[in-house]
Amino acid sequence: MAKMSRTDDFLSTLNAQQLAAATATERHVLVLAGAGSGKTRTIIARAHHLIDSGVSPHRILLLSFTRKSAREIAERVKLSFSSRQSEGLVGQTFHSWCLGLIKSYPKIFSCSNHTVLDEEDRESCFKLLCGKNFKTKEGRGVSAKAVAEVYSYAMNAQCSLSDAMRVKLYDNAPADDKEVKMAIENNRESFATIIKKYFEYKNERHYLDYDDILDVVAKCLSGNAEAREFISKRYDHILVDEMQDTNPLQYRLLNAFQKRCHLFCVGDDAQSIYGFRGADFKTIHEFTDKVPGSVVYPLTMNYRSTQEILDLSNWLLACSPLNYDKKLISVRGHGSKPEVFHWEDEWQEAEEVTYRILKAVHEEGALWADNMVLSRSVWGLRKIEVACLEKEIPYVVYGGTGLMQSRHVRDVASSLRIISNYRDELAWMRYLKLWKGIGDVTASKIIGNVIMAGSLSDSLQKLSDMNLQKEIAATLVSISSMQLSPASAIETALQTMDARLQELYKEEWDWRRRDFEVLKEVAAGSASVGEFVAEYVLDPKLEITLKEPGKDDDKVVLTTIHSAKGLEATNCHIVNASAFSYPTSRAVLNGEEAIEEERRCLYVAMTRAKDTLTIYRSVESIHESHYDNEYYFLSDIPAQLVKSVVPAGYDSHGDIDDADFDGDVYDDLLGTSFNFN
DNA sequence: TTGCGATCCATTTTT
DNA sequence: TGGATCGCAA
Repeated sequence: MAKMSRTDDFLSTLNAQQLAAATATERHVLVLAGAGSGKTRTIIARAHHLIDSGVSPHRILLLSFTRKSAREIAERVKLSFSSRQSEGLVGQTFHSWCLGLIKSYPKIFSCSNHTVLDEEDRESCFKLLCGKNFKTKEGRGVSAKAVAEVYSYAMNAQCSLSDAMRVKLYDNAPADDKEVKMAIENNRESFATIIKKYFEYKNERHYLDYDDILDVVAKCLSGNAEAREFISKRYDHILVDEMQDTNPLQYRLLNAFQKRCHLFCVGDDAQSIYGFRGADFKTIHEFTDKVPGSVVYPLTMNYRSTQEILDLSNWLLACSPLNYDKKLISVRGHGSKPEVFHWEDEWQEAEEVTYRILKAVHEEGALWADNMVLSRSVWGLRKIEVACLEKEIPYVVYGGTGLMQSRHVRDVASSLRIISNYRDELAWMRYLKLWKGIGDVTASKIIGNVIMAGSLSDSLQKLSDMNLQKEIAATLVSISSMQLSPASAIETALQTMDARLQELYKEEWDWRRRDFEVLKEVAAGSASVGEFVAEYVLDPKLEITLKEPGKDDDKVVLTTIHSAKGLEATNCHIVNASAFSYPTSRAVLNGEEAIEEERRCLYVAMTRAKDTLTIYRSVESIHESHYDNEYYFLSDIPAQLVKSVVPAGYDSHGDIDDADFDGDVYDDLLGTSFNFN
């Protein structure tokens, strides 16, 4: 009885559309949800509803795009029950899910003891395989990074090598462009050769890169009926969040489950911003055609923002040549109009953003966490960070390269990688080169020796036998006995390597070393070094800001738009919204698809705001000053949609047109210099 | 061969 | 801004 009434309470908080979707009985469901329409609530309600109708939590697969949101959804489902009814429900990303499958059934996927390569590792591989001067036949130099990108795009978009080259190397030129076609034709072979070598390289060393993790599973499940049957009978329901960001590779994966399982996918075509990774929001439009027995449920009421904020967002989408057919209507009603500021440069922008945040907190009683700053790039957040530090505003940054990608962490982690897979050549390379007197050549020699060993202890023995500085082998030997306690392995490695790291990082070592406290805390949650290594590769962000005792986590959120998915805040500040950023010149070069993705980016940013939305734009960098962006999304906002605010002393007529970017005003700016020390 | 210093370069977004 | 890369000296 108690259980029932609890459920009824929970479901009764949904509106009619959400309720219909959450309790839908059709075989497959696509929920088309506008921004702020309670997408997450609905997916949570769905899980709750399923569990309540007797589905075992173990038989529900909850997939999301980022770990953070996956975890959050699972947590909130658990909170919606009073008892431990939902025990066992976990939220995963596509990657962590597939890796889990591979680990559980190494025979089925014929993969065991593999090390996962992150982006940087993959790039190193390609660097090795491309050689020093990899060039196209036309003599154009191609970086290893570019080759890696082409390869990855082909995987994720499940397209041909030629197509991937056209998109990534030739600015998405039209498919019938004769010149480009020729160039691709000429070079496809050499690309294919390198990629083939890359496959062999990975195979020999037991490596899987990000894309392999999905590909191995997708290949096996689509090609092997027996395996498909075996794996898919583990689940009854698959719930997918952020469906619009699903790329063809991931879609192929889901497809294998269509026959046995119920799919429940939630997404918004207007929020698709992962095209660069092969995501194509059109898969959402084709969902009902591709998935027989599926039905679409729309969610159209917006609970987050005031109508003024939605009016501006709606206007932005309506300007698009694509027909999104979206018009968000606010349940909350009216509020204040969005403001657009125009500043001379980003430092002033940062000044104003932080000023307004301080004002909101001190005069309007807002929490720090009620304020969010959104930027197109991590780079754009840096100046805000500086301003926050200066004014002692507590903040946290989402997005961009995290702790795990920083040099010093990778340095220490390389020792852990070695003891979890002693054949990990890349880890050996990094680890050995760390020490004094060892460069590429010596390191390669040593690796040639130790990697041929039959086991970890053999290879460490071989290393000890060589006449090297004793810490080199000692570090590895001492942590090799700590396979089951990753935190102490880190601590030990840190201790033996400390002197050398200090020598390398000099005065920076003081603050760099502090990161390891966080790392150890994270590692303590893993059962073994191997598990920790795998986890950290898949979750390079680790937004775990170490909770300092006494300090709560009421902080201003600084985030890239891509990381802001699913976030919201009372006051939102979109910085860097200049003509060069929305869309970027790069996108303009890449044509309409890219430009429209930029538009969706801005749309996602705008629709994060609950009460106030402030957009900042400024004259930006020197290189782009003469760049005349006819596509600029914000060049003619209808006056009635915003409160236009222009800084004092700036001669403007309400709307800022391109003329302001040239001439005297701009010359004055060049003379201005700032010092942040 | 290594390691340091100087110069040039380019600069989205994420698992 | 830092980063990667190149050249040169030890």
